[in-house]
Amino acid sequence: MTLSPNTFTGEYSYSLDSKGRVNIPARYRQVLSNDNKNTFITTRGQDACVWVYPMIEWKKIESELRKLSSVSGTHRTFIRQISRSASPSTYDKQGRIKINPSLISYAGLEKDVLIVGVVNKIEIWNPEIEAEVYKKNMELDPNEFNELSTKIVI
Amino acid sequence: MTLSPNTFTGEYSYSLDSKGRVNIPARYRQVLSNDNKNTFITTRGQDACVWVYPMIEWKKIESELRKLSSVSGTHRTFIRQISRSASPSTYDKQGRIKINPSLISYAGLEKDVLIVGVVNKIEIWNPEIEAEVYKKNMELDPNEFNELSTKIVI
DNA sequence: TAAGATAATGGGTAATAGTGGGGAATTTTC
DNA sequence: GAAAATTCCCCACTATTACCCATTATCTTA
Repeated sequence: MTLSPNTFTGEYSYSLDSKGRVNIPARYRQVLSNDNKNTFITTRGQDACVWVYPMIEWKKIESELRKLSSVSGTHRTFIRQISRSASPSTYDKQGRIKINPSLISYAGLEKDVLIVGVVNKIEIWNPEIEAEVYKKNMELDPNEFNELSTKIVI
Repeated sequence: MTLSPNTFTGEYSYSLDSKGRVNIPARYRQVLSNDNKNTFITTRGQDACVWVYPMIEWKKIESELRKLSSVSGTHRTFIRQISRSASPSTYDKQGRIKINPSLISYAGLEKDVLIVGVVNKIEIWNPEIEAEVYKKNMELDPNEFNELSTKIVI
C-alpha cells in the first residue's frame, strides 16, 4: 500500500512516556519520503495542540520566514514567535520523537495522547481538550463551513 | 539529523557566567557551516537583546549595508546602530562565546538568559524583558500577525 | 486460530552537553 | 622593564540526552 508521500490521515491513541517521548504511528513513518531523514519539527499549533511537520515541509516555512526583513518590528515579532517553539527531532529506533517540556505544557499533554493526521502535518492532542475544541467549533460557525464548501469538494 | 545550515530555531535557557560567557546551544553549533570558522558576530538587537550572527551571515549584511549607505537618514542610522557595536567572537572548546560588557548592559543581561533562534540569527535576552516585550507586541498588531500567518504557516 | 512478524512501551547506560573555575600567556599601565 | 590586569585555553564535575535492549501488545497470515 503506497499513499502520497508526506501525507497523513487517520487518528491514533498513543502514550507520552515519562521521558517526553511519543511514538509516531508506523503508518506515518512509512509514507515519509527519504529526504526527511527520519526527522520531524515539533511546534506550537494554532489550537491547543502540538504540530509535527516532516522536515521538508517545515523548510518551506523557514524559507518564507527568511524573506521577511528584521527592519520591521512586526516581522521580527512574527518570526520570533513562529521560530522559538520549533525544534527538530529525529525518531529513534523505536519510532519515537521527543516533545519539549514547554510544548507538553502548552498543549496540556498527559499520559494518553491523540494523534491526528491533518494532511501535511500531524497534531498531538490531549484527547479531552480536543473533544472540547471540537464541540465548540461545531457549534460556532455553520456559515464558515458553507463558505468552505464552495472552495473544496469532498 | 541535518537541518538547513546556519538556520536556528527553538529556545533555550542558559546562563551568563561571571566572565561574560554564554554557551551557544549544541544544536546551533551543529548546523553552523564550516566557512564560519566557529565564529559569530555579536551586536545590538533592534529590540532589547543581543543579536548573534554566524560570520558568513553577517558578511551578507555588511554588503547590504554598503549598498544602502547614504541613501536615507533612516538607513544611515540603522547601519550605524547595528554596525558600530558589532564584534566577532569565536567559541571556545566548551562552545561558549564572549559577550561585551556594553552589550550585556544594553540588553540588561543577568545570570539567567533566554536564547532564541530566529532563523538567520540568534537572540540573547533577559527573560523578564523578553516577557514584557512579548506582551506588548501581542497587543499591538494581531491583525498583521493573522495575515502573515495565513500566508506563511501551512 | 495459532504462530510469526511487526509495533508500542519502559527502562538502563554510555556519550554528550553545560557550568564553574584554575592557570598560562598576553597585553596594559606605571 | 616589572607588576597588574585581562584574556584565552584547558580541565573537571554534573546534568542531560540519545542510544540500545528487553518486554509486552497488536496485527497479519497461513
